[in-house]
Amino acid sequence: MVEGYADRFDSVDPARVLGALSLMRTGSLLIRKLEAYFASHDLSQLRFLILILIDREPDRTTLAVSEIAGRLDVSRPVVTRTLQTLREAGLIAIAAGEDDARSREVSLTRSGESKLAEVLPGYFSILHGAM
Amino acid sequence: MVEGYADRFDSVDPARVLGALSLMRTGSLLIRKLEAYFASHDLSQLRFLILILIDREPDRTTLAVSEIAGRLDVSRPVVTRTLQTLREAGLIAIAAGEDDARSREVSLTRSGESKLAEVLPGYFSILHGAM
DNA sequence: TATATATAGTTATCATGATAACTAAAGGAG
DNA sequence: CTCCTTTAGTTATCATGATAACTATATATA
Repeated sequence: MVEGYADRFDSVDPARVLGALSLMRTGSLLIRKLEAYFASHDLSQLRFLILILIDREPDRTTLAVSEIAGRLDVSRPVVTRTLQTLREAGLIAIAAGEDDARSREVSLTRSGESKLAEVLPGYFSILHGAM
Repeated sequence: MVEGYADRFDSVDPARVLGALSLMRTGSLLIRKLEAYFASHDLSQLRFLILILIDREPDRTTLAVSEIAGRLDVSRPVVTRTLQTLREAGLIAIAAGEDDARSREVSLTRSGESKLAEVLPGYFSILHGAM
């Protein structure tokens, strides 16, 4: 299909276009596979990333909502909603910020740490297998 | 971050894991760029793909809803909804199937063909530039 | 210090993907 | 031919991304 169109546009190299399409498709398939894996553990990609982000934070055990949003490049409303889900599942705790009364500090519960330990091997295995 | 975790799991090659993560990120960025481009032309990736699919169909000028869903690997309800949007925008026409009273045949309008011609060069340019 | 501005987070709403359940028509078995 | 099953499409609902507008608090400036 691309070849048919490429004829009509100068400076379009079908190989590069096909490469880009292949990149998108491969990436999407991998994301789908990961989502299915996370779903089987009552998680989503974002919920998992939030857990891992807090766990991996050096020198601290908590992160603020806006820090999570900034590091994962996700909008703050989405983080708010996802944190509610994680809290209902008992995987995180949310406490008022100490210095700044506006901020909220998010930490992992024991259960959240266990969930991470449960999910990580399969996660790396899928990434490993994708290459 | 990956390295820190990789230490704790046998048979995890950080290079391969990082490669997979990079693949997902690069693919996602490209998809985002395309979505932004389509949005600036009152389209979405799926709306565009539906137009191109009908346009490129050999020997016919129409496609049934389930054919579109099957070829794009998207659920039929999503196709139904997206076709409504495209029809409201005047880019496609939907007619009853001739043989089978259940089916609906989707075709491009003149306006739909123009939209495709308007959008295609930029589309290939973005794909081309991504490689 | 009083007021204006900026920041942290939430709520409301929209877009777009999915699945489940429904309607209508087609096709096959008795 | 009638009834059961399958198929095409739609509707209803949910999940998850976004932006806009709101509340509450902090900070800067007059």
